[in-house]
Parts: sequence; C-alpha cells; structure tokens
Amino acid sequence: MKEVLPVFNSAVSIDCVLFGFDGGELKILLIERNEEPFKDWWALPGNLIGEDESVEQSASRILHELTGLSDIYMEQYYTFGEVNRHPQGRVITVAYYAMLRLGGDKALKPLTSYAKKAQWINVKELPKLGFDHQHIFDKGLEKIKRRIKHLPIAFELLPEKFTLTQVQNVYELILGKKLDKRNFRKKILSFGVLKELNEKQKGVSFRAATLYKFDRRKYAKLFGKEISF
Amino acid sequence: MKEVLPVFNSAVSIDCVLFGFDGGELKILLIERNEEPFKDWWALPGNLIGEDESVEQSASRILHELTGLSDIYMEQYYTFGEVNRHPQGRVITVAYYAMLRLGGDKALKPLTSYAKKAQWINVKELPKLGFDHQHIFDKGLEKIKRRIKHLPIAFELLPEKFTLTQVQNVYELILGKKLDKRNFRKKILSFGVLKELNEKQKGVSFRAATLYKFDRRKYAKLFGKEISF
DNA sequence: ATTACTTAGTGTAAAAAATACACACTATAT
DNA sequence: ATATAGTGTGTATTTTTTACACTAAGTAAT
Repeated sequence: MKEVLPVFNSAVSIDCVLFGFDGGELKILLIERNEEPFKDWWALPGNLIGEDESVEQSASRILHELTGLSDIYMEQYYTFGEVNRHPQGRVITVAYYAMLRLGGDKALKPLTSYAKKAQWINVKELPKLGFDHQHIFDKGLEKIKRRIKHLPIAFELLPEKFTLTQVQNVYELILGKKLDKRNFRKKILSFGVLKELNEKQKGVSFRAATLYKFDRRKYAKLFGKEISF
Repeated sequence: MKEVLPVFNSAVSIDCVLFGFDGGELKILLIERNEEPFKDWWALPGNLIGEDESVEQSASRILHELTGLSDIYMEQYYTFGEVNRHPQGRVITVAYYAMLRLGGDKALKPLTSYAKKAQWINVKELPKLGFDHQHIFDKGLEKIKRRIKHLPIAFELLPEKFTLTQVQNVYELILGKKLDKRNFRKKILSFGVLKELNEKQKGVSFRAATLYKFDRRKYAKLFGKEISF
C-alpha cells in the first residue's frame, strides 16, 4: 500500500540557465514560449518535475529534451519560492546553471511543445523574460562568477582542445572584466590541471596557438587542495 | 477566478540547520520526533510549507515556532529532491542554515506537535538522524565553512558584545582547525568592521578581555569590497 | 621575397598578503 | 605575595599578486 501522506502542497519546476561559449561571446539558450502564460515571450527553458524523477534527474531530462544531449554539466544553485512568481498558481522552481560546448553546431532537437523555438542569445543582449526569469538569470550569473574562481567550470564551455587565450576569454566574459595575459597564464598553468598538447590551433590566419586540454584525472587527484583563480 | 494550472506535483518542506554557539561548542538544535515516520528519532526541525507562504516565509515561520524568536539569520543553501528521501511519499525539501545567539537562556517555545522536545546538541556528537538529515546537515556545515570565509556570519552566533577570542573560537569550530591568534586578530581587525568598545569582559577570574561589536553600517558601506578570511 | 598584419608567448621587479613564532601583562583567587 | 589563566602585542620570512612591453611566428597580400 502506498501511503497518502504527506499531501502535495505545490507544483515544483526546474529552470535552467544553459550557458554556451561560441568563441567570442557568452550566450544562454532561451526559448520562445508557445503557451500561456507569457505566450510569445522569451523565457528560460524549464518544466514541471515528474512525480517519479528526482530534482536532478528532472533537470537532466529538461536539458536533454532541449538539446538532444546527455551529460551536460549542471549544478543546482537556488530555489525560488515566492508565492506569486507564477501567475497561474503556486510553483516553486529549482534553478540550475548548465554549461555546454558550442561550435560543433549541435543542432537542437525538436523542442517540447510549449516552445516555438530555442535560440542562443548573448547574455549582454537579453530580451525581456517572462516570469521572474531575469532575476533567476541574474542570480545564476552571480553564482558562476563566484564559482569560476574555485571550480574548473570554464572548461565545460570550451572544446576538448583549447588555447589559453580561449580560456582567458571565458574568464573575462564571466567575470565581466579584462585580465592580464601573462598573469592569467601563469596562474592557470600553476594549478597543474592543464595538459599541453603537441598540437597547434588550425585554420587561423596568424600564428597558431598551442592547444591544451583539461586533465580531469589530475584535477581529481588535487581536489582537496582547492583551486583559486 | 483562480486558475487551476499548474497542478501540484509534490510536497515541499523546509528543513533548518539552526546553529548556536554557547561559548565553547558549536551546536545545532535538533528535535525528537513524536510522529511517524521516524517517531522517536532525532531530526532537523522542519515542516511542510504552507500554500500561501513563500519558501522564505516558511523557513522563518518554522524557526519562529521552534524558538519563539523572529529575525533569526538564515540562508537557503540547497534543495534535496531524491524521489525516495521521505518514506511516505514525494517530499522535496529546501534546506536553510540559520544562526542564533545563545547564552541569554532563550527558553524554547512550546513545540509543534510533531516534536516531543528540542535540544541543542554539539555538532561533534550528533545522534543518528531520521530521513536524509545527516546528509543535509553535512552539506550545511560544508556551506558555512565556505561562507564564513567571505561573509560575516560568525557574528550572528555571538552576543552583541564579544571578545576577539570568542570570534576566533567560532571560526575554529566551524573551520575545524586551530588558527594563529596574532594573525587572526590582525586579519579580522583589518576589515574595519569591528568596533572596539570601552568596556571589558566581566565575571572572569583572569585578565578581562576588551569587548567589540560588529558594525553593520560599516560592513554595508564596504560591501562591494568583499571580505576574505 | 618582402611587407604588413595579427595573435602567441614570455620575465622581472615591486607591492601586498600570509605565515611562523614567544613573551610580558593583568586581573583574580588563595 | 604568589599562583593561575587568558590577554595582547611585533617582526622577519615566504608566498602571492600585481604591473608592465616587446619579440616570435604564421598568414596574406603585393
């Protein structure tokens, strides 16, 4: 027999701030809604959780439905629970940020029906968002600004092989400020989690930079000693 | 007309890790449950949210019911959403840590019926807890270990007037390690958010220490420049 | 093949912050 | 007066952070 208590007292949803870096700009994936409320508005991708999935599984599922990809890096960062944040009733939403390597032109899979389309949009040029999604985004950006100083999340935005300049670009975009090239390289190499490859950047019309990759094994080994950028 | 969508899909609760410092030890307030499930077990104080209160209001209410006090310092830190974390059904819980000045022997208010009693228990000697509350506690402690390095939360645990040794005790208990006295004092005074009082500790049988208080105005002014302990 | 262009890659000195470390002072109790 | 227990203080060393500018390498255009 399935017990009946405790009684459901809310709808719970997930909203995702999915970041992508296309080589020049920091973007997030927004959807244009096809349903009330906020029909035709832009919004963060999100959905109600299923009754048989954990909050985390739900976030994974939503990202999968949106992109067709699994194993997208994501972390929960806050739960928004104002009574009237959803015009149709009580919805508490658990927010995740997520990060994706762009460029391999990942065609987005057909979207779930509540969205007309999805589009990568520069975080500096966000349209007006439905619900309290601007606020959710702001908190998410704030969160990764903090976390990028301690955690190697920048590499989740970069292709497997990347140049140090690309890493620096990601840091500068997230932190919103310029960094000194020499100091940045010194610091990021000093952690010993980047592996220099015997390979150069291709297809550029200037001196090709050395490629590196993030060494997850070494990072795991050093994990106790926390990274501080 | 009240719309009916979206439909409730979960129970949502709040759980609180309420920290207290009694001069020597770091404690949390646990309750002994009077109801199934986990009747007679120790657990974190918590409850279902009301349908007309925000998540934050709900946490405030729970702390108020438990202690009779308002304006307890608290912060949300994580939402636990495993499907089977509650044996009687789907309950997603939003966790808060909170901090309270002890010592002024705050008699705890009569508890809500689901608890037999509440008791302050040393974090180093926690009993077995019901649900996934040990895990929730562990994450909470981890969180404040991080946050105490950036935010002035130690002062929430201390009386209005305190000695530098008391501050150091709080830091040592939360961080779980000894700190150098001279370096600690140098550092904590360098932020300029403590105000030295013309007043000494009383009732001790040795040289009385100078009392200080936390200057919230100055802290607010310097807020951009983040504190780093 | 020369030149122009664009980004890659590198070192050092100065300043600031973190660390390690030990003893005299003072209030009380006996 | 003396024993006791916690208060309060300074300096030298090491480490980390910051500021700063030029040469090297590859491509493209002529």
